[in-house]
Amino acid sequence: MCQPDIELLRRHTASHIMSAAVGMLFPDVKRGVGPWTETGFYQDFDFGEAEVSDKDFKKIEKKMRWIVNKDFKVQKRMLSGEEARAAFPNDEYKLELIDEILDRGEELSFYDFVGEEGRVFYTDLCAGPHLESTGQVGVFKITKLAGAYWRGDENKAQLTRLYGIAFADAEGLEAYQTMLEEAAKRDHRKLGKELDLFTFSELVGPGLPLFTPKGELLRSTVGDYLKQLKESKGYQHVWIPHITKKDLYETSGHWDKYKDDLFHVKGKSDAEFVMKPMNCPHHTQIFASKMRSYRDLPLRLAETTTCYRDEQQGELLGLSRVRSLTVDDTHIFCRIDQIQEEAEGVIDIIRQFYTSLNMWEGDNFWVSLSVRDPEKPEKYLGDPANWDKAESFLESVAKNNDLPYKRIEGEAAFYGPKLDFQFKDAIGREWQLATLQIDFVMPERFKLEYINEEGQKERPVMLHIAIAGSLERFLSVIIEHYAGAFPAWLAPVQAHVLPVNSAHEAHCEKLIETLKEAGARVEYYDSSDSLGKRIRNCQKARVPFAIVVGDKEVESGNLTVRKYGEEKDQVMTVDEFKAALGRG
RNA sequence: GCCACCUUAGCUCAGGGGUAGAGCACACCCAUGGUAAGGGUGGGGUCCCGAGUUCAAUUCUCGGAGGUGGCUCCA
Repeated sequence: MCQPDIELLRRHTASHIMSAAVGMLFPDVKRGVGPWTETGFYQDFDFGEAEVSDKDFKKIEKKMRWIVNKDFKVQKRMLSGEEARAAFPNDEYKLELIDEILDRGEELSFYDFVGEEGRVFYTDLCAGPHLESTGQVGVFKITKLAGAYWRGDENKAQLTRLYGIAFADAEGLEAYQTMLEEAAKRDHRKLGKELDLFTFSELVGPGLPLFTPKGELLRSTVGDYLKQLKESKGYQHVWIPHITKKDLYETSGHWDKYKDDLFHVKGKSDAEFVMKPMNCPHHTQIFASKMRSYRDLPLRLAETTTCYRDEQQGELLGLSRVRSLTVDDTHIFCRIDQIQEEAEGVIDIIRQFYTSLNMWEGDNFWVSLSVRDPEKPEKYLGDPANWDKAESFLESVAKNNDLPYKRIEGEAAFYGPKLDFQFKDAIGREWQLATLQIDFVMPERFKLEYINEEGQKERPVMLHIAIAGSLERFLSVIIEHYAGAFPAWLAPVQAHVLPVNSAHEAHCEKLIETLKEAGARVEYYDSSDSLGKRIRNCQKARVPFAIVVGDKEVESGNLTVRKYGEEKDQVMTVDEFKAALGRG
């Protein structure tokens, strides 16, 4: 194993220092795990009866500083199982870890903080590695406190997790904090308010966003683009109602697994209805509505439509995780030997879509090739031979297209493997947007059939595809990606027209009419504010173009255009301006 | 759902057991302004909701709702 870099060691040792400091203040504390992370470190604690909140951070940090100043040597020591158990007689978490390590046939290593005359100040079970002494840790800070289940299992005890960060010097800490502040400025929830894109109402309910006129323009611009892309590849659009009898999901197999996560609807009859949480079962009924021939395949049914899921409230987050989500869904019904070609076509659309948004860049996303967990075959429905085929189809598609993919075992859906496209938000959290899933189970459940060349009935395969994923989540990611400054083709308002004074009003009106006829989204900004203030407000609202109309423009017929973020004007003809609004 | 924190004007926030504050936004008036805040006046509040303690609660306590950071979940 290669040696982790110094920053990881710093974080890891800082985590032990925090752990030791907490022990000085809370002698009865028990400890879970305490690793480094991509940006910092954490340590899980069981505080027993003691109450701990972020008000305790200062006290803990003070003790940490004391430990750093003492410059304890950090020394590794191997213990036998017996010795290790004796060292932590009352700590059920430590004992569980010790037994587990021994079961794996590995050795038990401990790291000590050693002071003067070899006195051991603190010791913990740990695989290492660490810095040589606590004095090398540098600058640190406890950042947040959260509940975290022991071993990530919600049926087990909930521990208290303290998160921290550590840097070589104060400049490192400062740079990190500046980075967070910059990210906070791009937060889609903040920009959604500032740019007047969407809102929430306590009366409507959590996780149910309301889109304003500008937000809906943004949404429908994305939706129209997707529709156009799909139709150019032979996808046909359909429409389904938003509620269904529960019988549909009993047949699909989703009822048992998800019935508690659905919104239930009661009508006059005894039949139980639910808000649809997905579209695939409905779409199977369109496939099944008439006799299908192999000549009809692949049949590609697309629809951008809203689904409703009763997500746990603690999970909701702005537009990233909502209860009403609009999926740009496609279901392709095809033969097994058509999967690969169809999948290639899907990747084409995904690539084209994200490339035109400048998001198709290696460090901005990665692809999860989500396959079965080989240890838990019982979790997956369908013929293992088909699974093998599907997984290898997806892998070869990922390879052929040079996708930055990782094979992740255990992440497959219960009905089939998938390619999930994960994109980052402003603070590096990853969100699944595009997805391509293979499904052998649903055609079986709904007994879907087509007639093959020999006149025999055969079962199709189903592909589930989403390009943007949920439009709500997609918008959250692109709002942060562009920090609200959308390219002109996407911007809800593409230009403001500013008369220098009220004498230029009539000319502005004519200009706006001409531009609107060409499909441009332009608004008039009257002269009740000073010109300087209007320019400033256009920049604040991230409007791509501000067009200033004064005597010069009235006379020449040209446009004086101030582009968003630029400090100089550009003079152009009306036709040149129209061209600047396109997708380019 | 679980753990911690937060909730004062449309927005961003200050304040504090005894008549509620600012800036921006909004309305009206003046100014007709050539490129990142022109000037004046004014309206705006169930201090998230409910209960308790108190002579008195926006402020303290408890409960609830909503939000934030995590955990769990994610068809």
